[in-house]
Amino acid sequence: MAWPSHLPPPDPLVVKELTARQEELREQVILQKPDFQLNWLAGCDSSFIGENILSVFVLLKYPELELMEKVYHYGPVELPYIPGFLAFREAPNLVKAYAQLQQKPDLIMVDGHGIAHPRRLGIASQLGVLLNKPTLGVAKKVLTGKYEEPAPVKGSITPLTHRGEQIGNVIRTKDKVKPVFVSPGHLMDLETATAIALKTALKHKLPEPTRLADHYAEVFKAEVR
DNA sequence: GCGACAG
DNA sequence: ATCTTGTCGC
Repeated sequence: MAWPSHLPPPDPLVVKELTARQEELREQVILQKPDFQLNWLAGCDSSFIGENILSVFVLLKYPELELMEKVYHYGPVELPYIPGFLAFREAPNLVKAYAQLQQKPDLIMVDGHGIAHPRRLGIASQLGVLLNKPTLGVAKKVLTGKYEEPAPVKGSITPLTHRGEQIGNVIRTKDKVKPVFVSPGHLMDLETATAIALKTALKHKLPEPTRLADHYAEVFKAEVR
């Protein structure tokens, strides 16, 4: 994968190492209908302040979607952003924030793709393997694949395909608002991921877990300054 | 060969 | 992600 001209060229040696690590992790990904009883649903998000990264986790009761916990971890970031390798930059710190949750969730909604990735290991899948926890990804922009624009009415769905296989769904979570891209991360299947993303999308484009994690990232950001 | 590229 | 102004609509 080449890289966008507006980004600094990554070290070929680093990319080689990360690609190898990605392959190891990808082999551990399990895509199947989860057997859990969904009672606790988490959302997470990352934001940056100079050389530091703020990683946030929110815990919601399901299906009420009532906010129960909000935690964060703040520390230095190790790697630059490289398209296709987002998880190596954000996952380590998300794991540290996750450790602070008193009640561990049954499922985690991640801001980014699951298997809708060039090598089928987006940040949602990688984080799921690292935590051995079911995950699904909800991204605002496509990374890989082709799709038809879903109808402008909330609930419309269109498949996201890549190399002959369906890797996710493009779903309209709000009338006349740009759709989001949903894909299973780990210990999850596309049908369930899609249903949960739609069911937790209330009055906004982003489903509640992701939207609240996003919101508290801003709140905590003001706190750490 | 020319673009495109999660956060 | 972050930097940024005004503007449109519920």
